[in-house]
Amino acid sequence: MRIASWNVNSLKVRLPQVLDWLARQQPDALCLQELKLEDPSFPRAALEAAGYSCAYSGQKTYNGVAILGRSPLENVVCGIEGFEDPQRRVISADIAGVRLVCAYVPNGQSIDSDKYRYKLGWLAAFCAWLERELARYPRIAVLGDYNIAPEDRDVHDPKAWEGQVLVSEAERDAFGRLAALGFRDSFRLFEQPEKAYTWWDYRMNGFKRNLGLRIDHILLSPELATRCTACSIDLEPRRNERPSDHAPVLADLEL
DNA sequence: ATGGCTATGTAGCATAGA
Repeated sequence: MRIASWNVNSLKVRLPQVLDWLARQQPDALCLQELKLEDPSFPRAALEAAGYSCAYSGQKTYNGVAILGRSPLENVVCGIEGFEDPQRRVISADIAGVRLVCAYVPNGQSIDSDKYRYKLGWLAAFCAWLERELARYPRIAVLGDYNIAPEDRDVHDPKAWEGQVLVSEAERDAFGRLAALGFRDSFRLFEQPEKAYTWWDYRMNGFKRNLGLRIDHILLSPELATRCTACSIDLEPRRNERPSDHAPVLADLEL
C-alpha cells in the first residue's frame, strides 16, 4: 500500500498536476492540504474519473484538507475531537484497514504572534487526541504539513533559522511528544540523501538553490512502522510550471 | 537591504504562507 501527502497550495490551480501525479505514482491514498476552496468547489468529478474517492473539508481562501483513496473511504471524521476550530485543518478516514489522518498544522507566522500561540495550543490538542486515536487504531498513519522541521538536518541553514517559527524548541518539543506516543517519522526509518527537504520558498530561487525545509511528514504507528518498506520525497512536481511550494512525500506499507 | 514570490479576494492592494 502506497500512501502520500502533498500540500498543493490551491487545489484549483494544482488540479492538473495532482491528476498527473496520481497517474504516475498511483498511490492508494493521497492526503492534500491547503485546498483553499469551499466544499462545493471541490473537483470531485475529475478525481473520481481518475479512480479516486474523496473525503474533504474545505473553506474559503485558507486551509482545507482532503483524503483521496483508490478504495472506499469509511468513517470519515473532520477536525480534532473535542477541539473547536473554525479552521479546516484535519480530516480522517479508514481505507483498506488503515486509519489515515490528514493534517495541516498551523504555520505560526512568528514566535511573538498570536498565531504562534494558536499553533502551540493546536498541537497540544492534536497530540492529546492522537494518543486516544492511537489506542483505538493500532494501524494509524498521520500525514501532512506539520510546519515543523524536527531537527537541524531538516533545515538548509540551521544558524539562520535558529529560534524561528518552524524550528523553535516548543514546536520541536510538540513533534517530540508525538514520537513519545510511539509515532515514527517514516522518512527517518531509512537511509536518506543529505539535504532532503519538502518545502522551498518561491522567492530567491529557493528550489534551484535547495534552500529548503523538511516540514511535511508521514508519521506511523508502531505497528505500521514495522511494515513500512520505503519513504521518499518526490521532487518532480516542484519542477513543474506553477508548482506548489511543497513537494509530495510517499511511504510504502507491506500489509 | 527584512526585500525577494504565489494565491486569494476583489478591483488597487491587503493578507497569508513558511
